[in-house]
Amino acid sequence: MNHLSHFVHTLPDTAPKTARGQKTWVRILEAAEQEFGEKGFHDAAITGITQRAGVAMGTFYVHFKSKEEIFRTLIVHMGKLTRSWIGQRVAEAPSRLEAERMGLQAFIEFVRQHKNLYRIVNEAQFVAPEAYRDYYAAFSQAYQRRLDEAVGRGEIEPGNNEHRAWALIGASVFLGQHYGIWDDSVDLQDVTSNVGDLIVNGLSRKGDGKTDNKGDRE
Amino acid sequence: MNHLSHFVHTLPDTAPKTARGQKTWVRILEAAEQEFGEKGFHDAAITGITQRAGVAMGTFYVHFKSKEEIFRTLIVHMGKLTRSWIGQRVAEAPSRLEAERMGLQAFIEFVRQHKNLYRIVNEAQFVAPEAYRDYYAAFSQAYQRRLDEAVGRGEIEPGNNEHRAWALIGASVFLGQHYGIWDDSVDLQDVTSNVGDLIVNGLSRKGDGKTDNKGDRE
DNA sequence: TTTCAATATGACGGCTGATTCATGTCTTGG
DNA sequence: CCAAGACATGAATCAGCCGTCATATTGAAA
Repeated sequence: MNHLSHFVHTLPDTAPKTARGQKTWVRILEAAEQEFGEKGFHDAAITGITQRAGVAMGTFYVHFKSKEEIFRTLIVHMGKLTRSWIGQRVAEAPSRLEAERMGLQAFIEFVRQHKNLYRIVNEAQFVAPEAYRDYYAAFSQAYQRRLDEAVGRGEIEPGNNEHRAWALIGASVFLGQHYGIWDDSVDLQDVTSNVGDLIVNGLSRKGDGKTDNKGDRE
Repeated sequence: MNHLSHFVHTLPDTAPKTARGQKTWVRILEAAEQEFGEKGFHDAAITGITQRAGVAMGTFYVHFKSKEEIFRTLIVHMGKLTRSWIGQRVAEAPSRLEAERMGLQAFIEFVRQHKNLYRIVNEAQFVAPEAYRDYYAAFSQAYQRRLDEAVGRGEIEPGNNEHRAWALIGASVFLGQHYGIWDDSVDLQDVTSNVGDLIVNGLSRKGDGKTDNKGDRE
């Protein structure tokens, strides 16, 4: 909720000029996050947003051109917020492999604390496809860069890090959906240590040293 | 497109009684897939569906109770279709590990051939959440069962297969989104062999035999 | 051939909700 | 203090489209 006070740092070029205007701008955006998060884009009403914000209908259009515009603004902001949260947590990791586990954990925790945000981002796929792609493209690029660096340091096996990044992001998103939104009672440590192991070691049996996937017996 | 003739096998209890009625039922469903796929649920119009189907407005309501009902019908059908497609392809796999690669490949191919379906299923998250959860729950259960069996046969390392299943499904879905919908020019073999290797062997360097993720140097 | 349940029709009622606009009230620089 | 721009107001406008209904047609069983 009050993470949205971060909006203060995201004031666009079209930002309100006066302190009064800025305060209203932020309050409308906060209200929009709740409204969109609870009802979804289509069921959300401008009047719902303005009522939550305690302003009149018309005030909305003083600050935003349309329902879609405020939605896009929200997406951009949330991308920044999520990446900075995870980046901070992952920065403490001793190695890339450990970072995988910590990043996953940080992500699901974040989802649990920002269910509205999560829903809004997902819905962007249909409401604002450009914003949605940009959102994940930013994640993917950051992820790839980290993987590249880890390969450079010899921490992980070389491989196509773009493909890897999308696969790992997808895994995180679905785990976030399942264990963050649908069932937030599950112990996170449990999930992340299991999946962390999957990411680090894969499914294959330890000890038969097999790396190729060709020609099994039978 | 003509995969929808499979609808014939999905006739519900409320199905039309006569051959004429069934034919109409199927045509409306086919039309709905196109309309929803192209415009999304909210921008899709009943008149759009009936025009594509070549029937009058009212005919729609002879066969379906509402816009949402036909949408849910579509989701259920598509779940069956997808699982059967992948199941068939995966059945030919010599081992669970190879099945992972083949399953991923089959899935992305399927997505490329059914972009409408893909969009509709994703949108179900907001239009028909129950149907959406059921859709993925069915996948997850099937996936878990296969992993359990593979563990039983000693093909893969034991671990929490529920967590694994969600992670792997998420990876597939995102790879499908990226390499199936957004960029379908990429060579699939390339993607699936890379990601297949990630799933089977993980990120860790081969040869340092490390299995734990505790206490690295530095 | 007769009958009637199943199926088809499409104009219309009704509601919702985004956006506009004409009119006020602040706030600030000079 | 006083413009003049910035900001706020909310009733009115306007458009879209879901779902209903009274009526017509079909076709298969009797």
